[in-house]
Amino acid sequence: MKTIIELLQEEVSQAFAKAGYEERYGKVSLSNRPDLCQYQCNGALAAAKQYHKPPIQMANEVAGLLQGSDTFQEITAQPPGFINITVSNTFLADYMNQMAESENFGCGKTEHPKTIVIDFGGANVAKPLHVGHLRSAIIGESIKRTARYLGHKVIGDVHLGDWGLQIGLIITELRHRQPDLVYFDESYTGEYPQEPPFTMADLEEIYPYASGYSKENPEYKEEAQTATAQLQSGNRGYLALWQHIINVSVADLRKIYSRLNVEFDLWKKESDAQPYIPDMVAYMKEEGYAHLDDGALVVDVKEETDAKEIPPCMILKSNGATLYNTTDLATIVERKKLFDPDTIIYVVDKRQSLYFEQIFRCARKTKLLDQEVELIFVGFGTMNGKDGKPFKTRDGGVLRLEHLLQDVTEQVQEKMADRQMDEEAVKTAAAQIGLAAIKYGDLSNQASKDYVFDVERFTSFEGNTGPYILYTIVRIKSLLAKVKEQNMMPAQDQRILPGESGTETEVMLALSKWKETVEAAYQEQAPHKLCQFVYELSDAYNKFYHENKIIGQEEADIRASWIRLSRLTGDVLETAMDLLGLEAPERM
RNA sequence: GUCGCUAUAGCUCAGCUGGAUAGAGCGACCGCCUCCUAAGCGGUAGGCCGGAGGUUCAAAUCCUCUUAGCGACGCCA
Repeated sequence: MKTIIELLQEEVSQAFAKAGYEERYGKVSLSNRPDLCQYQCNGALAAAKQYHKPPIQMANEVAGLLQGSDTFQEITAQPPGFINITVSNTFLADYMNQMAESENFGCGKTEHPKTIVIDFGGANVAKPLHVGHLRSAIIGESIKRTARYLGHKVIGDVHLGDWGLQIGLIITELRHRQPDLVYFDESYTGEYPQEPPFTMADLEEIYPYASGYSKENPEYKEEAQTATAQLQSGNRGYLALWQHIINVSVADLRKIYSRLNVEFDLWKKESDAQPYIPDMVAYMKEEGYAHLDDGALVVDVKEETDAKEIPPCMILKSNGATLYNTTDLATIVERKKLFDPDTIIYVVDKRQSLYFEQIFRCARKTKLLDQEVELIFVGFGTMNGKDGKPFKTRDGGVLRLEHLLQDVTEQVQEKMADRQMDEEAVKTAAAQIGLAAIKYGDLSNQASKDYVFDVERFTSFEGNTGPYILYTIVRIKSLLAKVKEQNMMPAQDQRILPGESGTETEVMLALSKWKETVEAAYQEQAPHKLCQFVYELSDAYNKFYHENKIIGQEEADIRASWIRLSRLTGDVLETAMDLLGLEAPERM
């Protein structure tokens, strides 16, 4: 199904052609003067130079040719050469009916499904998720859902950090605390215990302690580095501990991600890419891509057109050890082998943009991937506190996601105290509303920009917030429930009738933007466009709702049409929220 | 030092593939519940789009310079 803009553009372009001008001047866009019209075409202004004619004259010719078309309620030329378009109510209602009947509300599915691996979440084992992990998880989740909605084959991978120094630090600290553990007995050859020697709570305490201590004690740090190296070269006891750390952490991570409505298809880890490293490195050497520089193995990735100096991509450290780069490149090899993706999307802090530029160039240069494979870096900005500095708790620590969720949920629950709902329903609703407050507050900002995370504001539930959208959905649900109760539910094939009022038209116009919104949100990896859509639609619907008594409408045809429109609005809103990773409660 | 990002109402943000009077929300002020959820709706006030040049019939949007903030810049991830 085409968008309204596309439909209008076809007609206007034909008129341009008929008048003897190039079709391309018939480009139609949303009006930026909604008080004058809904859509506009500025082509005559642009064409003036080519045809040496006053733009208003051309605009008049084109508008003149389109008089009488059923599409328009009004199409007029305005000085200096704008063509102002208002579509007819019949055309709009017709479009609504088509939307209601079409797959994905007219958005459809792509004709060229791609296989897309999306790498997001950014979690490390042994470290609890904190607010710094929020953005990657929820932005990635939304991109994943949007791509899937459009018919792409999408594989979401959490790609856990499980192979770095943090494991060495934990092992070292454990060794200090419990040297008698069997894992540290080099002569031990039996099976290691099934039960981990620590809980998640232990790990949460051990890691920050060890990390801090290592910064002050070089010897301790060296010990941890050695432990890391030993783990990576296959120390049995350390491997067993490492496995315990993963098991304990993953169980915990799954719990919190699921509370965030974030789902991964794959729980791959950095360590999974390790087997691919030796061959990859050998290949890069053999093919002459890699060379030694200052003792380290590097691949040059600078290009002649570069304005800036791009440092080479390091493959091995001067001591021969692998590093982050090695793992990321090997992960590309792994992903190619397992999924042969058309696109790989990384949802990562924007501060890593240069790093990923190096990785992408290196992967291309060394032909780890075919040239057509798209590598996309979605860099997100920092979540700041109200002081404009990176978000911290009052005492300067990091806020754990778990605690954030709990705090916000409790705040919501308090606000719901006067609702006449049973306790269980309040609890469920509060969790959903709280999550919406947090996620929507984040997603409604452009991903690439820093933003101010203000719990007060997000939970105030007024204006452009998640709860406002949920409230609109709940209103519609509640309305439809009442409709059903009174046996007023119109037949499935009930048509939406041409609108009578301005607010009704506004709802329809808002709805009609669905297809282009979803496509833009996917193309540009821009969930905030979905937020904007959902807000405009909610706003329009609430005005319509306020102005009209739907159930009280006496003319059955009109009532049925309004109910149908309400249902379409509710369905589209719920779908859009689902693409943002959010759900509405039944009541709130 | 080099490169990148950001700068729009008191606050938080849209708009940036150039178009007509720059939009929301919050906060402030004034209104609206015998009526499908008032977590709603209506209204008022609030802007030299960081600054200066340029390109264009037309610039918040494109180019150059400049100021301020943030960030990145081979053996961390």
